Amino acid sequence: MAREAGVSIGTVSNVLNGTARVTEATRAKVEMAIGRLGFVRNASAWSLAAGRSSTLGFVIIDLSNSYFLDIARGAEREAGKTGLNLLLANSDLSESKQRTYVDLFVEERVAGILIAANHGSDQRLHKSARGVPVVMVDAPGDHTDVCSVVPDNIHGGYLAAMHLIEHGRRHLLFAGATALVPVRDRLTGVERAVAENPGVVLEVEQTRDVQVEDGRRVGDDVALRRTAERPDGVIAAADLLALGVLQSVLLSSSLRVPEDLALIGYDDNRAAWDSAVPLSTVRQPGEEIGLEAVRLLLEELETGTESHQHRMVTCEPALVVRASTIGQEGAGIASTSLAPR
Amino acid sequence: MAREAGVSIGTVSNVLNGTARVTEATRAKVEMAIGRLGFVRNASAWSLAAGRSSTLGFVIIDLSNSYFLDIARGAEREAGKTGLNLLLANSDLSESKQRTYVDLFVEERVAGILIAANHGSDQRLHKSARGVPVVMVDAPGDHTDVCSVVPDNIHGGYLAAMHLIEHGRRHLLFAGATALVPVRDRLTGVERAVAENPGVVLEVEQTRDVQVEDGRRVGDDVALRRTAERPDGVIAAADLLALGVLQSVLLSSSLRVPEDLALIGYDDNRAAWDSAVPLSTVRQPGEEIGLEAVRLLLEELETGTESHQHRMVTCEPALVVRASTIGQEGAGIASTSLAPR
DNA sequence: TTGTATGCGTTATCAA
DNA sequence: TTGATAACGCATACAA
Repeated sequence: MAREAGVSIGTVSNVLNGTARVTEATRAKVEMAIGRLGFVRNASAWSLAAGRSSTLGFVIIDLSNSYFLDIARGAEREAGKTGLNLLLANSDLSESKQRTYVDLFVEERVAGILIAANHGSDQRLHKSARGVPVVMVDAPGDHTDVCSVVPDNIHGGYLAAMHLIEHGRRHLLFAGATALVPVRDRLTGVERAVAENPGVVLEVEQTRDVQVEDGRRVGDDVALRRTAERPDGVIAAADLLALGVLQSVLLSSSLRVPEDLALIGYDDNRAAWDSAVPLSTVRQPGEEIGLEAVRLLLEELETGTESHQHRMVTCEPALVVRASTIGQEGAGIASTSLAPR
Repeated sequence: MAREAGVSIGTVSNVLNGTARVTEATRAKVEMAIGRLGFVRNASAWSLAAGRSSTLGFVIIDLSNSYFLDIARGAEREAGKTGLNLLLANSDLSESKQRTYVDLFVEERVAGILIAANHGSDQRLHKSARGVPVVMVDAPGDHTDVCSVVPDNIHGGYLAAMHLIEHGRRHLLFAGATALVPVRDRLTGVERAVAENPGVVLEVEQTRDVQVEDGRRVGDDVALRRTAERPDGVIAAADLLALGVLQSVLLSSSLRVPEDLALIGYDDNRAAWDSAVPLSTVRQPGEEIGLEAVRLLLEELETGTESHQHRMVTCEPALVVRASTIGQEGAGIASTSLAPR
């Protein structure tokens, strides 16, 4: 390579990195040679010599959930600003795969690792990353030894409930699997909103999971009730759940959405965009979470892992108003004027 | 590291790779040191010295499409059998990102690269990969200078049409954007089935795209027709399209699915799993495509890129029968007894 | 401004 | 069975 250009190896390095000043003539010679040989820099050798890497790794628990893909997008964009690339690894809900991929990224000595892991058992995953900075994404719980970014599910639940209440709904039904931490948080927010509004009644219906089929059962239940006992507003803990409610209500009763029953979901999943009645929902701040995660990573990268003070960043969800809670007028993303907490 | 263990650097390498025979005592010493220091092998140095890598790269055009995620799963599983890891890069429909990530993987000197690219402009993307084996995935067209794996869309269309015909449908409507190559192929298969069955009439309705909203328009059209002019079987070029048809027909008419109108989609998208009436569809052989792609890659890896003979592998889709085409009886994956071509 | 030498962490070869 | 040493392709510091 240096031979082809007729210059020294150090000079080549200089034109490649713009380290020192190089004559226009020599630069041209080198660039000629690059084109002729189709030279591509060897990242392995580069990061070995330079002692740093230009890629970040993101271990994602479930890529089929568009929420995590949104996080990846946000992270990718923020990383790009610093010239960093983002590589993804899909752990597909498997803990062993999570370990494998974290290990892989550590072996590759990537600049930093993002982990979106199982809520249950991720507590020590980041410890595998000897020396490589890690940020846990969407990981509830106290983390004093690692940075993390989480969505504010409590405020999200609050937003959903307040929206229904402000539109005159007085009998709310919250449906969801409260065994799941995020669902529990959302319920907490709903309860807070209800507590702030005397006269509003809240009912909670447990579901097994938060899938479409669970929602259908909830919808069937609601559809069968007498008018007096029927809620006029349903908050589903997830969009898929809401989708099931909607299907069941629309097909097995003459109830109208939103006139007889306002319905709001959670997540702003792609799956919910195209429902028969467009679904109001609470949008997860996916891209923002990704962005903040990368920022934390860079922060730790600069200050050095040793003297770095770990912290948790919370991102706020936003209300998305569509047809399932109000009429045609004024659909769109609501102002986020309701401050969290 | 070698110092910590009190042995030589070469010995450490031997116990790590099991290259040469090592005394049980020295092995123990080394393993002690590994545990003590929390040693993790440096992949950069490894692939630099060994001249090969243990990871594959997959540049994916659109991770929000579950089809590509299926391909990734298949590829990951097959790669795992050989001890290779699969890293993902989401190019999000952007050609420049595709280039960026292909370049990145080449720089990293991964063992091989899988590319799922835009149908239009991917024709020379693999040329960027100087020396690194590439397999194009889901890339229609003639590729004499690169291996590729494609689904058999013609046969898929044929399967869908034959299914409706065998269940007594005589007036078929194919809806889709035939500007898209895969859609055109599916239509070709449908036409073939119709040609084989005298008495069956085929109508083609052009759509702008293959999204839910396009499907709604088709559904509205069908719902408004008089009985005599109405098709009794609809083949939608994609599941989202079918979803739109279903929504519109169910909500704006009294037509029953499948009694009055049989409906079949294409892709087996997640989005279609949970529709009000479960959607019959043609399942893309996603995992198989990923598997075959990795096999081609390994093949090229063994024979050497020079003497390698590039080829194209075709994977067969499968009919998935759900409630939208027949009654409750016999739902499930049909036998694939209908041979392609 | 350009060339030269050293080292990054590992494998692989050969000598001990 | 083990130790020493030369690559691998690059950055970097220093000499020319």
